[in-house]
Amino acid sequence: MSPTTRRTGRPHVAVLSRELILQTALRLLDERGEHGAGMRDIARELGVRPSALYNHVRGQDDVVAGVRELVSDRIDVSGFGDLGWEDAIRRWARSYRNAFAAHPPTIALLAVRQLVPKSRTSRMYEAVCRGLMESGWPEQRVLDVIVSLECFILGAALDHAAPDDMLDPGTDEEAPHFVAAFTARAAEHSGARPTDQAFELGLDAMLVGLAATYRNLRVDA
Amino acid sequence: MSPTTRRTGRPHVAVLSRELILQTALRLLDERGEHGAGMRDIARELGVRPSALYNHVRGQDDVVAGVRELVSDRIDVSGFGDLGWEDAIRRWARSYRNAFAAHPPTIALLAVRQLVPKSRTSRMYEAVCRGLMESGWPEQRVLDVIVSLECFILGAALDHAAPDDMLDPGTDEEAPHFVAAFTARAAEHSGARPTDQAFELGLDAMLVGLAATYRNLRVDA
DNA sequence: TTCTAAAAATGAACAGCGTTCGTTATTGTA
DNA sequence: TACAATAACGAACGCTGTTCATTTTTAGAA
Repeated sequence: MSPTTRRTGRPHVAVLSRELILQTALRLLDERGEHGAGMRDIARELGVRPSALYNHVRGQDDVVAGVRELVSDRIDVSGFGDLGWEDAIRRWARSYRNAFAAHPPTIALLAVRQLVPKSRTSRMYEAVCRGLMESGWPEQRVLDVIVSLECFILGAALDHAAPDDMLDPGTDEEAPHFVAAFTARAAEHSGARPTDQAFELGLDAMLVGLAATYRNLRVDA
Repeated sequence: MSPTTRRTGRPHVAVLSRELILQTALRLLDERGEHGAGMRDIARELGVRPSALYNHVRGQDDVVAGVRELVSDRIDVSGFGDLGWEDAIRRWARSYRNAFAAHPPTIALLAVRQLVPKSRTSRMYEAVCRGLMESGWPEQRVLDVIVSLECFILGAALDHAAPDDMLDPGTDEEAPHFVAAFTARAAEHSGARPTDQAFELGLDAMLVGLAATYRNLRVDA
């Protein structure tokens, strides 16, 4: 940003705000990758000294938590209500993966961090829970379904962030089947990235499996 | 370790080795969590100055990669060959999740890090590829199946590392379905941790779905 | 209108990190 | 018996997140 030389003391117009800091952090994360959004980076980008940030934010952990909320906001839950639960989940899962795949550093954080009550994230869960329950899923099972899907989605977001050739076995004569599988997949040139193909395969599998579980539960009841 | 005061210069008996450093790093990771295994921590634990480590290890990235190999070593691929592919995958997936769930900080690393050819990790993939191909899975599909399972497994490992009450919505009158689902699950006291229940549910679903895909592929051929 | 507390910036400083480099003593080899 | 390689120490570098005192401006109360 502007390398303004600002006199010491409170400025006439505020240059910082919590929201501005969080959005800048997210943008830097996107532009420069995992290590591009340190406190000093954010400060420099905003034309401000690092210590000024601490008037609006508790520290780096707080910034990270805030960024997570920004990212969660892009998850699409509009399918619940409009579509059947399977298609709604499909839409939700795809947008969920895309939202975090665009910001790899936040993935591992999200998965372990305590949920903030009444947050936007909490509202996302409400929409999904409601959709599943209104489709006939029993209360006790809903969270297990959501969590297991989230496991897959977050794992897929991590995979999406990895380079395409990550699993390249090279020329390893001790791993012939692995090499064969890798070259066979590479030869397919199906247009889609391998990570996208794996995601769709897994998502389909989970939905087929969950639909079977769903039918069994309905029969019992 | 021992706070020995050692004279400068090469000691009579070597106190360090790459293997010792890696195992110490893994142990500290387990005992103290994510930030407990810095270079200075490892050095202090071994009664050595930080700079001494660099005679055996290229740097922290190298340590991390080495630790990952140690963890990968505990994945059980013995089912392939003995059992049908579904049960073999079930055993593999459970041990895979357990291995990394015990070392949460390595999970996000593993998922993004380039595979080291001819490593023990590479051998693990060979065993799984071979098992699936010998069960009749087509070459082009094998890696997609493995990757999609890995997504779920790593996500589940992250979830395993999270606290049980992570998703507690508190008392949020704007999220009634979410609250209901959470309390219903909590009231179940089924003995198993919620994360384990979600893992088994998701693993079953994936296997049911993959089995369906498998049958479709066999019919086409 | 004036006084005072809160807010929002600077800038210096601190502790911690991974890492590099020069030094020193020991080892293994030609 | 020389001599390079090895493996330790210890000082230093640049980086990080963070704290604190200081300065200025704003907002609200008397």
